[in-house]
Amino acid sequence: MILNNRKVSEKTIRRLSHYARCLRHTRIKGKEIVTSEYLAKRCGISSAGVRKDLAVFGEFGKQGSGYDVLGLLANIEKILGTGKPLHVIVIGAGNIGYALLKSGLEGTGGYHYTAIFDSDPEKQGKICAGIAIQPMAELRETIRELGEVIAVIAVPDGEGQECVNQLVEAGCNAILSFVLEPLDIPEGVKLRYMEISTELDILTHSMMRTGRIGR
Amino acid sequence: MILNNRKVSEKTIRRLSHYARCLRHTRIKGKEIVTSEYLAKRCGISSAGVRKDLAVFGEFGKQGSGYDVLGLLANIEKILGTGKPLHVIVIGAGNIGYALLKSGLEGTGGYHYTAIFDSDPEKQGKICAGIAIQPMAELRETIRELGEVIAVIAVPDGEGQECVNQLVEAGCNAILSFVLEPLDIPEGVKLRYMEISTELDILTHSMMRTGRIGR
DNA sequence: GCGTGTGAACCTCTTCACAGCG
DNA sequence: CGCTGTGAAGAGGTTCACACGC
Repeated sequence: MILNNRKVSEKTIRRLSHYARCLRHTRIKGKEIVTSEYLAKRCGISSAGVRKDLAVFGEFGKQGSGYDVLGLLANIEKILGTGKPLHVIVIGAGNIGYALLKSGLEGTGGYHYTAIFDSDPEKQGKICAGIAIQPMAELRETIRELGEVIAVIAVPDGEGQECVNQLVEAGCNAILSFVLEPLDIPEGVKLRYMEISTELDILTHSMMRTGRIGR
Repeated sequence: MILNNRKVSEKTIRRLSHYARCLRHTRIKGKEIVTSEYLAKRCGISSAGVRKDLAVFGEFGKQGSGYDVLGLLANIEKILGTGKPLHVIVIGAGNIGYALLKSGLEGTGGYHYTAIFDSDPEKQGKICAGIAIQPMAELRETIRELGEVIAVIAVPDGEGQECVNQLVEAGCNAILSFVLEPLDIPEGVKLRYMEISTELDILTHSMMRTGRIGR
């Protein structure tokens, strides 16, 4: 097994995440072996693509039959670094932050919402989905206790950069942002965005091109 | 001006959406001219990339100075089909659906949450962010009234496919899904996913590769 | 001089087709 | 025989470098 540390494209990693989700679902159905064609169909790509993605990291399949569901899932989780518990903290106890915590992260393979923070003293101490809302001042201490965390930020527009600064300062180096402002981060910190409006734009453009709307 | 109907990659469309967001922000600051370098820095790509993206659709810039903020924004919105009002309806008045409606779509360039639906009779009739929760039975009628819509689905796991079926049946052909199940759609219907768990996986992998966590 | 628009080089990713193994 | 793993071909996207126009 290789499980190498080579540079792999984000596209490949994204697809591995999809394979993992698909395999978890397949596992529940009791199926023990899948083919590259099976994963391909369910993830919307070609079977050669699936095999290429997996071949980067090792030879996980059995020729003539396919891939062992449990074994392949374990390997993909090893590649991604998922599968073991990992704490996710939420910054901003507004509508989105609240909804995320209440929705939970069941079936995602190890992630759990562990803490929520808000700069508004009014909200601090209140309970959300069984977790007390903490003041930002406790960020550093909490992250120190939890160890590695991913922070999801869902603060009002305009407060994103300050929030990121505090997170970085507190030792967090992985952030998922629902805030759309372009955020500055130091070297080494990982940042990604959830952009509903961009997805809507892509859908709109697609509708227009196929002539569904006259624009 | 070309504004052609050629096939353009999703990557390009996604970047145009970012340019548009950036330009709206720039407009507020009162800046009237921007260079490709300016947009590039703020969107995290190369200036040549920005120029290539725009050149696909026409010659929007002035050599020696740059791009007119208002003019370029208008052109990009024309390309994307955005800028004019477009109704967004939400299916599922759970945590996420509720939060989306309350958060609104300010500053996104024309989108508005107009209606929300839920199959639970308990929730129907209740008011969320000023909008009454409607039963699924009214889907077709509402879509007929609104004209073109994009539907955002935020229903519980396992109910996604049934929800999509009803939407398609009711005449909706653009869907943004917070549900992670692989959803079947007929030819011509556009479907995209918001996948928090995939973004977390990408962050986790990235952390692992850079040696931040030992996994 | 400055910044756009663009052909050409470069690089990456995807698809194809098949050898090889169970 | 069926399906994986993979070199080779092809497609697509990005970067480079510079001519051109303001």
